[in-house]
Amino acid sequence: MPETSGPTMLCEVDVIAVLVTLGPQAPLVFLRRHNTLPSGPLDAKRDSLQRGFQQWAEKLTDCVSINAMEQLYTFADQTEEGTARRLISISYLAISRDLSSRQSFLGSFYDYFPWEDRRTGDTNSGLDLLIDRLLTWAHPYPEKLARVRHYFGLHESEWDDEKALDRYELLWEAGLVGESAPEKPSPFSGLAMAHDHRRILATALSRLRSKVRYSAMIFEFLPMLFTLNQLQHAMETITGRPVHKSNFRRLVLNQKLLEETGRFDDSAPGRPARFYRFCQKRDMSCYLSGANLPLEKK
Amino acid sequence: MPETSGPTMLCEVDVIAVLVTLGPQAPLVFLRRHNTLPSGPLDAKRDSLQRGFQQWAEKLTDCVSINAMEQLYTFADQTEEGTARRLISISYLAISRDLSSRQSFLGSFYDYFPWEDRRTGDTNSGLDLLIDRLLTWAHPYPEKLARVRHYFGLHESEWDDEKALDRYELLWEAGLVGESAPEKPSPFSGLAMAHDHRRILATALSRLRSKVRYSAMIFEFLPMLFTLNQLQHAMETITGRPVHKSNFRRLVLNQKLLEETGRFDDSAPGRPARFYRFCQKRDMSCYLSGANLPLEKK
DNA sequence: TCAAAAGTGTTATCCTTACACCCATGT
DNA sequence: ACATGGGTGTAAGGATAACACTTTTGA
Repeated sequence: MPETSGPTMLCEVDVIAVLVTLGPQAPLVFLRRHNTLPSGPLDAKRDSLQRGFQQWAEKLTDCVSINAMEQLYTFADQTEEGTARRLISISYLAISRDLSSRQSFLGSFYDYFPWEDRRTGDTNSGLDLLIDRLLTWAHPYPEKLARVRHYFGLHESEWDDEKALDRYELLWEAGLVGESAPEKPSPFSGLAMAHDHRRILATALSRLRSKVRYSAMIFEFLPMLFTLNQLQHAMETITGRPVHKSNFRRLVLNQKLLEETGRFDDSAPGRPARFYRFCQKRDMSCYLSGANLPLEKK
Repeated sequence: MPETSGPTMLCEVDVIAVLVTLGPQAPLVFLRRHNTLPSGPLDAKRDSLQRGFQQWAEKLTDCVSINAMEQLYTFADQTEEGTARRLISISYLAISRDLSSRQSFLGSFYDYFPWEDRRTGDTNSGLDLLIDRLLTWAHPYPEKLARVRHYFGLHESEWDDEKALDRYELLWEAGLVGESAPEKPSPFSGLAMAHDHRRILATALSRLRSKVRYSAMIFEFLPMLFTLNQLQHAMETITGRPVHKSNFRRLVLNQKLLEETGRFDDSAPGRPARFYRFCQKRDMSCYLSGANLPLEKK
């Protein structure tokens, strides 16, 4: 590979889309068919990768508009043996407000990662069983045991919702998800996906949870006008954690990222809630919660 | 691009390396030739991208060991007109402790981004001139003006060292770097690089500055035994900012990430400093400074 | 004994947390 | 009137920032 023009390697290049919208109970992902993310060959246009992806994704969803997108990760498929060529896959994350009409193509993130939903404080027998199996698997190896404890928030460790990818990889390694152990389907280990699509989905979830904290990404999921509780509910749905109401209010309002509209939400029972609008501050510092989303113990 | 096997697109795939080590005054990057990052075609082995990159990078540097690496970004070159094929480039960031022997191939980050070094509080006439030109360029457009103020820490905004990529892109847009305005070289706008390599280098700098804060990446730059001031100096070199000594000490020691060795550093003048060793905590939570690197005003 | 660099404390202040309580609306 | 959800206030505890100060070495 030095400066001499080496043997040029030709690759097939795919784009894989993780198209996300917000459902009432969970973030939802657009699926090509059951348990398969949409993918397609890179098109030959001279556009940038980003613009090419956007056009492709909008065609895919019948011109539903994409509100935000970013590159996730690029990887090389290992499966194709015998061929001289490799398959390169570039994955993208995209957010849309308006996918909700075509329910037939939408899957819930928490059907694929049930352990990632920690909004209810119920003693969740499924999660307990899963952790038991993990501990049994890790027991002989101190290093593995430390990872299980760290990533699943046992003992001294805190549950960190942003570590969704690490948890999936740990479960994969332990043979507790369908992709790594197709013969013994566990309860509570979630739906399996084609190829390594569930790993890509876990990457997307980690990225989402990280970005809603230190950027204004959460507003891409919300309508133009929203109440503080809609905002809180969106954060809870993405992060999978309960949020402390009054402390969250203060945190958000102190950032002066929201603008009061004169309007109120009459649709819900109880006292009507103010509608707010997101306003990019002049200096563009839009940390919604920084590192400190005020959690609610449940 | 639907399920019907569309026209398969073949691409040339390159790997581009940002190989970083710590120099006495600045982070240094390994260069193929003057102002050009090393790159080469993806090799055909069945390895993962990551392992393939590592092997290639180690060969490139005569088997210097890579301490850490991660994927940066994948992009499509726009320049090749007329060809039916596209060139895809996958960039990787890698860190090595031991590049320092081959100085002939090393370039200083701050030669390419002089405005990113804010360690001295000197009234830096070069920076002032650059900001003046930016403001002149942005003046007619409120939105551009807001971005300049935000990313360069003017008025109410704070300088955020992690936003190195945004600053480079702003300067590029304003025609104040050699790549976007080759005819009028400005002082203090840094050395230009081939292709879009300086953008890739800016991506690497932003990533480095972000990761040294919330992960243990900084230790990849340091020898096994180091003093607290070496650690502080490494942080200052990467982030380009002065750090408050005593508050930094306390912050680091409170995390219990360091282990005292009995040894002392006799080489420097003054009172000898304790040598410490990095010890991964059992629960692996290794936030060195989180969001709060204690800065020193200068 | 002085310079140089390591290392320690101490305070004021801000931010987060937890908890309690009041307000406005439909039925 | 009361259930329901919206909305406000406040005091305790903890973390940070700024500053002053002491200790240990070599020259």
